[in-house]
Amino acid sequence: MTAHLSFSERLLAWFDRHGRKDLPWQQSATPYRVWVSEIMLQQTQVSTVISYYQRFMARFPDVRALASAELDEVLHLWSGLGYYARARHLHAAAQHVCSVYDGVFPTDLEAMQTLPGVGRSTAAAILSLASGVAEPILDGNVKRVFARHAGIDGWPGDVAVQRRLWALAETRMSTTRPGPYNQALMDLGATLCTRAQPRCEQCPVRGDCVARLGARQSELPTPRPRRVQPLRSTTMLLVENAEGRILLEQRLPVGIWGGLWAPPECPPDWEPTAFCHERLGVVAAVIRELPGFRHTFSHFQLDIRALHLRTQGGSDRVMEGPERVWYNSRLPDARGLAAPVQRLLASLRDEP
DNA sequence: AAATCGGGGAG
DNA sequence: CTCCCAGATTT
Repeated sequence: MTAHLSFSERLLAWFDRHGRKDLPWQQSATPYRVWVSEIMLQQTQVSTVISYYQRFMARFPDVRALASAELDEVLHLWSGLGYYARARHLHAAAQHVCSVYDGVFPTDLEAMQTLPGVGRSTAAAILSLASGVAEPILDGNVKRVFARHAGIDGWPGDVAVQRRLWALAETRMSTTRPGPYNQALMDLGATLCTRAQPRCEQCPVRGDCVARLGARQSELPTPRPRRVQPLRSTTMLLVENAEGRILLEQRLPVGIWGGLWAPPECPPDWEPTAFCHERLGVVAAVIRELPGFRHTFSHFQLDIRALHLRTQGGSDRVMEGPERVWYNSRLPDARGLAAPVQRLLASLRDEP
């Protein structure tokens, strides 16, 4: 009976009944108000954005108010949202609109994208939601909806996949009600076609959704390829003195565990005891090797090998160099220890 | 603990 | 071009 309704017709009918039409930026949806909301929504979900948005609008009611503000104040109102480069772009773009476009937002897609922080999708959202221009959007929610409904395989970040998604976005664009259609797409992705546990029973386009028909909702969109994590390795020297304390040194402020305290690392081409003597000034002998383990960072993995050493002949004066302490792990103080270091210290405590 | 999100900037 | 990043939140 409803088999002949198009994608956009079904979506719009659902939107008219269930879509959100009372969000702050939907009231008197000017390009300025929509733009600010879109930038905030790129990084944060609706429920969090609302209060930030209202404070922001109360202070900067129009683009001229924003353009003439101090960046510091803009950042202050952004505090807690994260992605502070976007607040800087927002401020710069406001000044751009005032100086180049005399305070009036551009009305075509190309010009809109000259604003810092505004790419194709954000430009299209502003034009369609505020001015009813029929330009398709493609944010994360919409990519998920299309990838599932049309059964588009492949990671959406991949150029070829992105091209297919944009093509689909163009062909499905509603020319009769562009604004509500784009809002409906975003609402569908945010409320029903969610990343985990989508509520397909309530979806207006479930009838011809490729993912649902193939029970592939959880596989689409294809997740980002797990990049092969580089594997590094290190040997940590747990040097224990006569009082049962462990030598820790403060790491350089840059790089992993910057500024945190950790046992000295033995370079691969050094004998551990020689390294202790010549680089740390400590005479120590290896007692045993502790069980090694693998620690996963966001961008690499680290195989950690740990040697337990004991100082010889009361040697516990250390050389100049990085900040070093003999640390009593039974009486932990306030210094920062990386998780793997805590784990190593704990294993020494439990099994000395 | 891992994935995420649209655009900018580096390589 | 292609790759990588921000950074708080969600799962």
